[in-house]
Amino acid sequence: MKSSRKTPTMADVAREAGVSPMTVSRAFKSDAYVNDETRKAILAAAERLGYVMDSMASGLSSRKTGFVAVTIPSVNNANFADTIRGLTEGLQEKGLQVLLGYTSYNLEEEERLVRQLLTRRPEAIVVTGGKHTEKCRAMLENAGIPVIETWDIPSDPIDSVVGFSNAEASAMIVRHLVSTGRTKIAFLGGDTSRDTRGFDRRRGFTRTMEQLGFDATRLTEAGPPPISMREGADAFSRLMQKWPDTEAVVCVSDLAGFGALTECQRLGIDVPGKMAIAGFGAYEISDICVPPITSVDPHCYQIGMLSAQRIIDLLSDADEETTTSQTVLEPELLIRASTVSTS
Amino acid sequence: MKSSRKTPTMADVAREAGVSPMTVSRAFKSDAYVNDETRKAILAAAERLGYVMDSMASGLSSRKTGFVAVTIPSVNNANFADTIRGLTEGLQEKGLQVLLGYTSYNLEEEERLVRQLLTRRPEAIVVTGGKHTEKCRAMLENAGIPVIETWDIPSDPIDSVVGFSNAEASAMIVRHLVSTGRTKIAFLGGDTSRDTRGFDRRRGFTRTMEQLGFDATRLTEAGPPPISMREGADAFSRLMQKWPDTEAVVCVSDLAGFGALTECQRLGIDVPGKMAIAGFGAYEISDICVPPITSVDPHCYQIGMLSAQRIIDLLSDADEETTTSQTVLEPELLIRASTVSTS
DNA sequence: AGCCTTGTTGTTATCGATAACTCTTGTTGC
DNA sequence: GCAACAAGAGTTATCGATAACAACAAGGCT
Repeated sequence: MKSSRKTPTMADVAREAGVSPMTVSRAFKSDAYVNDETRKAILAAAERLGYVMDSMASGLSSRKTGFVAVTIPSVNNANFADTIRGLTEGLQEKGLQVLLGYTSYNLEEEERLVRQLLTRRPEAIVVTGGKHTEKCRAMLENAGIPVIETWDIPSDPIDSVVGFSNAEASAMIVRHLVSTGRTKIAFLGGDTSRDTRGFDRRRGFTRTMEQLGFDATRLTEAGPPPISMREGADAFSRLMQKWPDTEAVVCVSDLAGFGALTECQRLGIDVPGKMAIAGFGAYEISDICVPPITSVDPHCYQIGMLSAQRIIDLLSDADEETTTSQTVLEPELLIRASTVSTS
Repeated sequence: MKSSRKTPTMADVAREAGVSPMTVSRAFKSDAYVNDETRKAILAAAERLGYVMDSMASGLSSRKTGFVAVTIPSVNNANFADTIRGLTEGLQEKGLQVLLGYTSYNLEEEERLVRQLLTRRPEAIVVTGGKHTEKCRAMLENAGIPVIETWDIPSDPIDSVVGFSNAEASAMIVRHLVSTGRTKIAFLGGDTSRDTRGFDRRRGFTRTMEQLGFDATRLTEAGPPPISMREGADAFSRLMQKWPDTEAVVCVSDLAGFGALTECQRLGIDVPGKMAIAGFGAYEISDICVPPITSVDPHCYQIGMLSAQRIIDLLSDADEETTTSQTVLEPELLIRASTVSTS
């Protein structure tokens, strides 16, 4: 904050370079007609003055802010962080910048956040999940920009979707566990409807268990999201008190799964001998812990990348008839030593 | 993207409510003189039209964008995520919004990012670390806004600082390990100068070891940041091959520390009996793994909160003479079972 | 020669909101 | 009874950039 003199404007650069402001404006966009030497002189003048473009003014005039708004439930989550990375990198080449906000797994907070983000006039908006408050949904529908719902497959999508079936992810795990001969299987987490994705995973669990004719009532709550490792461990402890003969546990995330694993270590329960543990999210921890935990990889980075791609497509042929599209990713089951013996 | 009609403006709301645009503008800021009934009518009109304010235009006119730019090395890091949470929450009440970007631990990337962020005319900027390219530093100095450097204590700060001594964090750990009778202590990670904070931790290690008269040469590289659990495990493995009699290892982060712990489990090395492990960052994993890992808590959330506070102070009395201030936090040593026997 | 095209630059109006000012009307204080 | 002031609303100019159009030179084509 040392220099308190006013920030130079394009007009200042124009004066310094002896051209009109419009020419300066052109010099800063690579595609426009500007003589090479003129451009060089202008960029030199800008450099001398320490000029930095004002994207806000530019956006107002051109009606293109260069923002893509993104909401995620939590910043402190490696899965969502990967999606953000995919988005940021996918949008970079088009000069689009991610404007991020988090909802703390709260739909009211999402509504507030979406309103705030829309005041920035983003060119597109990416939201996590397919469930929103009524007002929030209305705002998204009327925003007049591409809307992408991710990490889910909403039954009644607003616009485009880049997601996967959380229920199917659970189903894959259940079928795998059953194939290893286990039938007394419990589910840990995903109890509240705040984390709709966790809730879907739980529903996928009960549905699949019922379809296969097994007891689908071993459900343990672990508190509101985000569910920490500690909460996973505590929930597992309660689970074992209530149903001591449980043979396997499907956890709403790898973090809860790892918590369960540590509890097994403390209780002296052999994994996978006495207890199989499966998680979700393909977090690094699930791959490196001892034993590594069977998990499902939802391809978080891909979700971001594909969303970015979709946005770029939608923005480029904005005139053409836009058919709302669904991109459905296939989660990948990663079978690891926590559910199969490594002998 | 269903409705393609133009987004309503303040003038539309004014027409709908039968007042002038200026009155609408006033109605949206709580402090201005507007008759209660007029305001109610205006807000109702806005609601009817689905009007959402254009912050970009507002910012251009009032010269207050409501943005605070923030750069962090990586989004996928619980420590920085906590700092972001602290910032976001601290700034919320003043209506300031965090505009986030990540540098991938790369100073050139930081320069590019800072330039991009400054085009959004933030009212303040928070950067992680005290090392920047020359151009980046110049941009920050000339931006004419408060600059806060965090997570570090630069020798030549640009403006304000909210940080802690990474070197001292290592020193605390070394002194603790020595107090438990160990002297053959190694350091894992922090090798490149890309992660300057990790590098500082390593320097703090060597300096303290030398001061105490012990061998400070057991340094193992773990590749460029961010260092994963896997890389921590691999580095630990190499470490044990090179110096098999090592009694303790100080890791650049808890993630690397946990990697080392898993390697001990695989190799059958008893922790803390044969090997003590210490990390950094107070990540949840260090608290819940078996045994829990001794760590240092840098109070990430506090860093964000205090930075937000500092920004609010600087923005409120912008006229007054601003003395550049340093806020130095005291990292907290968390002694856990990975370095002390729990008998 | 006259016309069209391409390259290069300038002029004017405008994006959507707000600062600063003006203008009323009603109220308070002495 | 009148200055002084607060409340409430309107008018005008402006923030910093760009779209759209205009202007003009140089060169190619018919």
